[in-house]
Amino acid sequence: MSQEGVGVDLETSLGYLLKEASSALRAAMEEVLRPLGMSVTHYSCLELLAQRPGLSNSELARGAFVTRQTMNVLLQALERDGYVTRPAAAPVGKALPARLTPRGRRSLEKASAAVRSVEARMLAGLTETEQADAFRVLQGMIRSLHGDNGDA
Amino acid sequence: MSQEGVGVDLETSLGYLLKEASSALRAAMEEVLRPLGMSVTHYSCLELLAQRPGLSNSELARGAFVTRQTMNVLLQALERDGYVTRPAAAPVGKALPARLTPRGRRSLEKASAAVRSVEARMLAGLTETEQADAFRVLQGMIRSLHGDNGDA
DNA sequence: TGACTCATGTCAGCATTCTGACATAGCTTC
DNA sequence: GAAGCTATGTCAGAATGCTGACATGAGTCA
Repeated sequence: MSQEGVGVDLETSLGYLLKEASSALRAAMEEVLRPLGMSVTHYSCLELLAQRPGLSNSELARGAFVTRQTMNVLLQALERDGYVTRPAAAPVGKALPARLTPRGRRSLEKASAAVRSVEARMLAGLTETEQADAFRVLQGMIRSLHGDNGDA
Repeated sequence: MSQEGVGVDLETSLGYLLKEASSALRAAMEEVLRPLGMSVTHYSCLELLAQRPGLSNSELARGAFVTRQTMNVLLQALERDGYVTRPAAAPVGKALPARLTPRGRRSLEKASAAVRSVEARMLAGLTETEQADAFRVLQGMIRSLHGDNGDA
């Protein structure tokens, strides 16, 4: 420990800083979700369904940044435990639109409040301008990483 | 797919955007590291050791944002394969200072270049000012999440 | 000195996520 | 209509990371 000054450019790397921030956010979310018996991916799935009812398994996977296989495992557990329902047959194609049950909605309430408080704490030290800056630079990073060059 | 307009405030959540950016960065890193037979944590460990020789297992774990148990497994594999060396006995306490072998340093070279190119791509669309903004707001988020209130 | 606290390294078991693979549904193109 | 392509849901196995637990070394304090 305590070898300050030796550090090289990990301290100046925006990639490293991004990972650090994301890690801190995830840890803070896990901390408040654990007492509710809910993991971050678990919460993400319920929140996505609350805001966009009828999302399919694959769409939920993309929204929660996991593979569709991973989301499938979670979704089957949530369905088994009565938080989510899916029709037995697909109304169109193979995609099964998922929806929250009243139980799922109830379970999400406390979790959603807890997560919002974490996000509020994260932004507490930032001015409105800085939050707008954050929004813009993060979107810029995402665009660049996805290969969007910005030209028409 | 294609249900634009239904989205609620996931689109405006800085926490969600942070997770999305981090996920995109990780995916881009995995993409360039995979041909080199290296995972992100694997690379992180070697890079940390290159920049700060003599870090212990626990310190490496903190630097790579994993538990010390996880880093221990990785470190034993790296040691077994000759990328890293640790003394048999601790010079002080229990901490074993780890160092890269020439082979480890050689293995890191290509990976480091690849990762730097990813980071460069991520920042390509941002002005110098925006990069400075990014640095400031990310540090602010980390501070807030860790409970630092900023007062003396 | 002895008790207490803290950090570390490590083993074991479990949870989570991923990659690989397959079958099926819809769309496009010929 | 048939072929080809893409997206989806799902099963199986492997990789990865985490929690729990234990022993050890160092510092603190009575």
